Amino acid sequence: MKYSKATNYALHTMLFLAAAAPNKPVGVQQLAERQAVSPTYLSKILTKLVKAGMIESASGANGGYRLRRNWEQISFLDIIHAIEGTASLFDCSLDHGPECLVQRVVLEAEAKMEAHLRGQTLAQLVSEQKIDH
Amino acid sequence: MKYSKATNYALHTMLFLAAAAPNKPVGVQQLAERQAVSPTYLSKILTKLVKAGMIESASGANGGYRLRRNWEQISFLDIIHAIEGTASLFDCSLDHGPECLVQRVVLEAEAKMEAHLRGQTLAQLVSEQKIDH
DNA sequence: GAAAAGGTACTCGGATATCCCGTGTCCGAGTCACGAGGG
DNA sequence: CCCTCGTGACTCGGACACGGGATATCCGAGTACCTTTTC
Repeated sequence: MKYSKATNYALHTMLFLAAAAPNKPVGVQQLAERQAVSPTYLSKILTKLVKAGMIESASGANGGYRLRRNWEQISFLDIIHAIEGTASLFDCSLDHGPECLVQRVVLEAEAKMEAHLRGQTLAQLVSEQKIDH
Repeated sequence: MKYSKATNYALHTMLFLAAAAPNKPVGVQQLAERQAVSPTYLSKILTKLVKAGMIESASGANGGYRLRRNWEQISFLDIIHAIEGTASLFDCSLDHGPECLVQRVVLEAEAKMEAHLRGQTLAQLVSEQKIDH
């Protein structure tokens, strides 16, 4: 029961992009160095974020990754779901009646966690980060 | 990001033991049949619960597994921790200042989930289950 | 005193958990090489 | 033409999900042996 490292990279990258200059694209090279990971691997992760519509990529010279218009409303949960998928973290798969008590309780707990993650938007966090810094 | 099947088995077993007659030990054979898993494998999982002090085992004829005295206060979180370990589901492991914002947010979310799981005791759930049934 | 009843202690077999080990599968993490696209 | 992203194929290791067999442990039934009772 752990979030994957890919999720970690994605979250940090998004936060970095949000804190950086908003319109200049940032190359994967630079992003990868910052997190000590290979550029190829990171680009694979970022492609998922592109497909999820959170960032956009530009090829060619001076290309890179850049946030899209409405980036401020993106939440942690959105990013996590883009990487990990939206499958819930428990499915009973035993056939003992349609209402599995175990399932219900765990899913309630999960919902509480997701609610918190949904409440944390990039915009909020960037301002907090600036204060810290 | 998923709970292991072992956790599933453990939760169901605990709930079953709590619903059954409290003092008669139940053999691993019977418990395993109910969940369609091999007795050998299940016993491995139950051993963890024994070591965590939640149930006790009895060898010999009419032996089996049985809840301990204060079973009513055992929570879902206790059971999950006994099987999955207590490691938190995120550790940033990047060295960018002592206070990682990502880490903080995810851990807050995790705490909310754990709070909910800690609030669900076996005693509560057994009574709910009886009503359902 | 002998037979029946009772009781203790010991053995023994089977039911049970526990330990050690092995196997197959799947997934995360990462690399490499090559293709595509744009300035 | 060069720089950048995109992606598919590949490797590699470790965790997960099981299962099997041998071993230790313990209970309960049987049994033999002794003691007590009763006539």
